[in-house]
Amino acid sequence: MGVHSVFVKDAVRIPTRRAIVDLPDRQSFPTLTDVARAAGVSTATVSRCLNTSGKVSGATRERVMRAVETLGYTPNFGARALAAKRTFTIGAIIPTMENAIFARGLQAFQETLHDKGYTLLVSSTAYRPDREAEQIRTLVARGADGLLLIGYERDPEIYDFLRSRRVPVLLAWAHQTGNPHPAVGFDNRGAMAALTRAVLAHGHTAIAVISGILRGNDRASERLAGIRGVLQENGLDPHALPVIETAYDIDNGARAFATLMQACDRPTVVMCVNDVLAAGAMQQARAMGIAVPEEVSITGFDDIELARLVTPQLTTVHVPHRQMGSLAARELVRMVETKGEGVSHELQSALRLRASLGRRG
Amino acid sequence: MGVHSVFVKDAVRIPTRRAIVDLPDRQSFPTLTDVARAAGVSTATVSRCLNTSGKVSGATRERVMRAVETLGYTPNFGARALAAKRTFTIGAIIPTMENAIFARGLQAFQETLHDKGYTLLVSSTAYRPDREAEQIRTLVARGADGLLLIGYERDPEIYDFLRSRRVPVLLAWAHQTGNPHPAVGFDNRGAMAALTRAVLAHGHTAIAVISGILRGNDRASERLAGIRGVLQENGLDPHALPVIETAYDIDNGARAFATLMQACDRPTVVMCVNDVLAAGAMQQARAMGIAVPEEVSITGFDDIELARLVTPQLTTVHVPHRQMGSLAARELVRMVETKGEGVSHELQSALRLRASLGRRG
DNA sequence: TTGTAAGCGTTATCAT
DNA sequence: ATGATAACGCTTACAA
Repeated sequence: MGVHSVFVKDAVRIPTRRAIVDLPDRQSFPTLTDVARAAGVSTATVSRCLNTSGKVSGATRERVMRAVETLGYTPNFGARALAAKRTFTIGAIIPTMENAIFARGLQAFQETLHDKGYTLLVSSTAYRPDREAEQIRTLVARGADGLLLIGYERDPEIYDFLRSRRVPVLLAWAHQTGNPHPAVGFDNRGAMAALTRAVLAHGHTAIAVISGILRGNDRASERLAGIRGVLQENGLDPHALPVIETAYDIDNGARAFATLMQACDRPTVVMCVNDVLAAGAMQQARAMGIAVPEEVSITGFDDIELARLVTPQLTTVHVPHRQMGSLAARELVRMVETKGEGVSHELQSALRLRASLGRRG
Repeated sequence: MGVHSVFVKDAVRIPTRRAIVDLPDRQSFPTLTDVARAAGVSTATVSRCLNTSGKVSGATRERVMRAVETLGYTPNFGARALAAKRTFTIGAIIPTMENAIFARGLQAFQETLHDKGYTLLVSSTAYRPDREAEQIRTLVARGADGLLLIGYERDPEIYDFLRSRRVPVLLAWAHQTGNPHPAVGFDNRGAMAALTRAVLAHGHTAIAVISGILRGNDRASERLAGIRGVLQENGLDPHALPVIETAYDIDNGARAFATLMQACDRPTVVMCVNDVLAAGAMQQARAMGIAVPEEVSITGFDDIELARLVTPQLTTVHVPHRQMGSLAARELVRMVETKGEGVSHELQSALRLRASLGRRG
């Protein structure tokens, strides 16, 4: 069975998991043939009217379009996919729809896609790599013309599979200079490094981190690496950094914060790998009667709306999600339509210094 | 052209908007025929292995599955859709992915769908009815086996179209007793009425409302009607109620709040039609130095995470979004598979009284 | 249990 | 500019 076993094994079972159920005769609708007959032309001509611009005389086109309208004709997607080997469908697989950062980026992604005549197919993985592999197969089997995936890190055999199926893939939410994979994103490590420098500049040295699960999540691990790198730069021991790793979720952020504050030496600042965890930390701080930023500072990452709604407002890193989604859509469509290689785009993130980060010393 | 003109007119243009682009020969993959040959059986047998449970002898099935694996066969979606007239795809059209309430419900919807072997196709309309009509056509053209739509209110010709195409449709996020359309949701009016009673019980009589755009949004208008109804019940004039109608969005909530508070008689409570608007109102209150709830109370609707993150925490109505999504998935699949009529389910919402609502008088 | 073969509704190649 | 017609890959009677 070799290396690919797990991945390939149920490649076919996914889309066929359940028996086809009897579907009481769904009435059938006008087809190309009906339109052709009504317009007194061949099906080829009708198809041309619908798909290509020139190639058909004005009079004929007129007649055909009238027939289309009268009959209420709608093209059959399956037949079209079968014949054209094209679906005008783009798949996107994201960790979750519940975090605003993906929701917002995806919204922009789908709007741009829609403008270009493509439909978006979305699924989410709950941050589970096995689920992602499964979703990728499903979307490919459904004939997605291209795929948007989040981040770089995944099993190489997934990339092999994708390459073998010749499906254009664009990565988003991350950008690593030098990595050959086409991606539209930003430098997670650099952004977090910049934030860490700001934290140090505020006089903090006792830093603790609340991180998302690192395994399979390069955005999280890059951000953590950004913090560690700056500590090292400044002669602090990156290995002494307390890090709590937990699933992205408000309650987990709260719990992690509680744990950190119960330790014997409390940190003076808690850096969270995203705003959701930071919001949880803030909530817990209030619950424990710990003043932010007087007793402890808290920082986030992403700059979702939450960041400005909590009190005090959250110091964080702003990421241009909408721009990223929209640019990714344009780039991916380009890749699909030109069969081109895909160009990476690095977007800029920006520090947002707000009241949750205070001065120390 | 008659009544249906606008709707029917470009029924065919949508999915074919752009010319088919040359797609350099995408390599071709093993087909059913290849598998059949490799396993030494007919294509029919392979198909049966993949789709039906009994009907094939153990030995044969074994051989076929081995062939499938070795070849790395994946069924062709278009061909399958064409032959079976089934896609195992469910479409959902929501106003926006950016509001957590839809994101969360949709996440649950898709998870349940996935468990049942269906794929979810999502699009969003930005609360624009014309966009919704367009998306509905697109999804139907793509062979969605069923559709999930939000709320009841839409152009009757859309319902006609859907009926004529025999596409099962389930509504969500709303439930109106007596309305024959199958829906999984809750009583928006009743829920808001309950909240309003609580507000009155806190001694408020000077109420103002920040509402979403009412046109085409029955959830919003039902909620508003809930408030008005209770005012009337209590001998207050529902027509004297100040209402600001604005798009769902934090900044709009803030602006609307500012307007209300600049009026000569300030309300003692601002009821917002959802939590997002309420969060904006809270933000603005802080910016204007208006104490909540001492000077003015604020209420929301939905109980998204935001509600507990803001200070003071938001009094709101809790809606079981995940349960709604999951139940909707089960019901819609049932409708699709049984060609059944669709059963409505009313879920219960619940008051969440928190600090943003204070006592007056 | 298995095989044969007729569609399914398009697109696209080749003629004309 | 238009028309015939052969794919496209699968499902499903109907036969054996």
